[in-house]
Amino acid sequence: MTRVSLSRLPGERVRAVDGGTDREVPVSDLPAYVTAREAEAPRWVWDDTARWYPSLLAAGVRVQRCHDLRLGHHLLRRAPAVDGRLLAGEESEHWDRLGPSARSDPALFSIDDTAEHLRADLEDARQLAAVAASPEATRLELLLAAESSGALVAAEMTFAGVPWRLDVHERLLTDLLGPRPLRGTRPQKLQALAAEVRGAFDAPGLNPDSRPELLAALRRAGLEVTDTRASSLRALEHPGIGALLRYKQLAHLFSTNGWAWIDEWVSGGRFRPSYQPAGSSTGRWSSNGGGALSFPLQVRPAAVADDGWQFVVADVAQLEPRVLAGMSGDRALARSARGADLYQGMVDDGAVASRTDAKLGLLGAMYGATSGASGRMVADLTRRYPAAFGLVEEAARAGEQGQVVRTLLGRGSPDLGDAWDRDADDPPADPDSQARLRRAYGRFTRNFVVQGTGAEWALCWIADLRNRLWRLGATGTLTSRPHLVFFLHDEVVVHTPAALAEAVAAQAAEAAATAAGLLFRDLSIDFPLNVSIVRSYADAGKPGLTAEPVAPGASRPQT
DNA sequence: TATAGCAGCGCC
DNA sequence: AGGGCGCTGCTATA
Repeated sequence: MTRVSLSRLPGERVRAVDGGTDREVPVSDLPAYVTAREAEAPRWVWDDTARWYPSLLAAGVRVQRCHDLRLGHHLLRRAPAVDGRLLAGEESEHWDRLGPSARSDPALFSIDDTAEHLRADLEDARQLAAVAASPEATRLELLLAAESSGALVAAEMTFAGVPWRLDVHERLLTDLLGPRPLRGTRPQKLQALAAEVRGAFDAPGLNPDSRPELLAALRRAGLEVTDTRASSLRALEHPGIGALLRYKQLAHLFSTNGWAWIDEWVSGGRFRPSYQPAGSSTGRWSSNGGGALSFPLQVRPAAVADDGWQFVVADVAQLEPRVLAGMSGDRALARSARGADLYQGMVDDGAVASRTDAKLGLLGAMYGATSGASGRMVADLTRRYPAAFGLVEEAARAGEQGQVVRTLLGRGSPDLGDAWDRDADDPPADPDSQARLRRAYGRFTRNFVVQGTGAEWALCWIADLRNRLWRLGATGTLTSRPHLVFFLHDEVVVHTPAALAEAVAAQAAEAAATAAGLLFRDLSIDFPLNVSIVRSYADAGKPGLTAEPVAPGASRPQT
């Protein structure tokens, strides 16, 4: 497969290094150039997918595969199995400093002029050499390919957007809050609740949004509270608490996903959040706009497929415990993982008395719980699943000793020094706080290996699904075929013509099996999906709606 | 007046 | 003393 590297040159020109030929093309020729080459399926190599791909998508071009040098550099720099010296060279310090390009302003990508016109071909050669020299070359190649595919998916999802019914969202807001208020004022129903709270606590001037004021009012009413969290308030006995809790819930809806959110993030009937692949240190994506990481249940009814289309919503049941079983090669846990419910599998295997205990113990092991019911379950289960629990325990010990850990495919954790830089201005002096930090870092590395490998599984899943979806639609542009519109850690939403919904659901399951094979080979870990075929995202996961396989044609849109 | 930090909430 | 995120408003600080 050929590699074509693209670099921006000063002015409206692009350097394309193509099988050894170095040529300049005008930016305006780029979509045509990319399309012409796509038939030969090269890998497009560029500094940042988010910088190049949106305009190509707008021009109707779908890129089949790419290598994202920014993501690659970041990854290889921290990969324990890579010799960092091989990444050094001309302009390499600029690649070290490169951050993600901004969602709305690609100009922010640059740190300075040099960074804006980095030579992609030079960096590409270094990365190829660094990988080739690594004893983990095969796994790193898979990881880099998955990471870059993820970047393509992210750009495509932002381009496509989640179908969004403004009327549904606004009706929902009006029903709960009243008509849209003037800027800077509370909506009617929120205002009324605030008045009710003031009355109940006999605090005429109270602003319920102010923590100190609210705490003072609660204390005056004889309630012993130290914070104003809903979970703390729920335990209190007072006639005003109900109104206060309702106020808090609606105030959150108003400020987080109210009219201002619509103005900012919904356009042309689509919600377009922006994604940042590998935005978190574990390799999970983050989001720097639109709040894609917390797509609240309250507003999901507004996500409605187009007429004649449906959503296929698929999520993995207990992704991380399954990943832990796979990466540790724990045969007992792998056996419990056969079937749709891993926790129930643990009960059926006689490892634990109840599903709740199974969950407590497993999550406790992955998060580093040391006390309470969770901590006790960890101790019990360690005897039953020594390989799995040993793996996270070892990762925790490594972290406590200041060592770097890695995911299955070779992503390295940030080192303890970075963690200190992040958390404290001064290097911790006294032994106590140093020990505390080391334990905190140990909990982080413990979770890193599982969460990070889970992220790798998910990347392989969506990368393969992306290709399958493209093949499923015989013709047409990206958004006239089945296409991904949302991804969050272990869940995807595909927008598809209704007639293809069943096929999409099958492809999602096939892609999950492919991902499992790529990461865990012959260990054959099950990754069962919960799949819903729905018109509205809010209906996903509800039993009964899609429990029975739907005959093709039976799943036509309802109104 | 602008900004950083925190609390609280949402998601996995 | 359970991991990872982002967003909002309030609060303190300069």
